[in-house]
Amino acid sequence: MELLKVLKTNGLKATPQRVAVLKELDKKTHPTMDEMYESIKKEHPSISLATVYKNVNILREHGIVIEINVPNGKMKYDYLSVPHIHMVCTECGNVEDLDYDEKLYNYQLELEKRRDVTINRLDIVASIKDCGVCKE
Amino acid sequence: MELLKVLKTNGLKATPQRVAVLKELDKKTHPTMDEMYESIKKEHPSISLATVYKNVNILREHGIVIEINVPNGKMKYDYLSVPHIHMVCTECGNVEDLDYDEKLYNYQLELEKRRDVTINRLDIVASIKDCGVCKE
DNA sequence: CTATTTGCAAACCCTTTGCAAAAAT
DNA sequence: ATTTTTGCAAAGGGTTTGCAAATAG
Repeated sequence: MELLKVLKTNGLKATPQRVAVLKELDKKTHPTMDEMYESIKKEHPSISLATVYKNVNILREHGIVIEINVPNGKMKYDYLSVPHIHMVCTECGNVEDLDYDEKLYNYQLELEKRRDVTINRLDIVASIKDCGVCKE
Repeated sequence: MELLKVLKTNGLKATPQRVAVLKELDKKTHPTMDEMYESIKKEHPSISLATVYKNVNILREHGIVIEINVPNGKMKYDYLSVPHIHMVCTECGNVEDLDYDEKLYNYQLELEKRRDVTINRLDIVASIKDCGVCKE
């Protein structure tokens, strides 16, 4: 779905700042708040960091974007236009998209059965030897 | 391995504060920094929060304890005397221990092959419907 | 005796909040 | 015209740091 329509569907006003935030999140770079802020400032020099925070949080409350906890204090965010999972490196915080596959789905079913819960979505946080971005 | 020996093996002095911190982490409650602080204060009223932070970080640097990112800002910690994984609820931050089983191990192997990496350990961060602790 | 560790307070992020002005519908 | 959103500055919460005094080995 196109981004403007996503906002309208959720009863959110399409301000230039908000659209810019959602566009950043649509880039699949899993940006942090200040990465979005720095990037958006190039086109909207007057945007404030607080506006980025407020918009991301509103989008999160509407279930439009999700947050990804990374082990260095800075939260990352993602617009899940297509469902997928993340593999997060505990050493450098790098986030990699992974498609849902059968093995993972089997494991999720196993997990749901064992704990008698329903899992909406999941991410893997892993200590990886030579994750490709960091050297651990 | 007994806790005192763990410290000695790593060349760390066994101060009462440090031993108390490691004991807290051995309780399998995945405590936050201030939970450890509040608990230890009962026996060591003069301990400072900074000492808890410093000790946990030293233990982490030595690979003795690991941190668990939870989605509410407060980091949790664990002493992995026996290797296991955590299932973290994105809504309430509850951490549940899970044994390594075959299905998970198969999935990990799949993940390692696909990305050509070696995974030392992993946790699952999941958005869970009715996780048992929170109501989502 | 020496190197490490403690405790305190201040400093440091990152994130949230309050509010008046501006903008979207 | 009404409601939401913006931007600023201040406040908040968790974590780290500097340093002198205390302590473990």
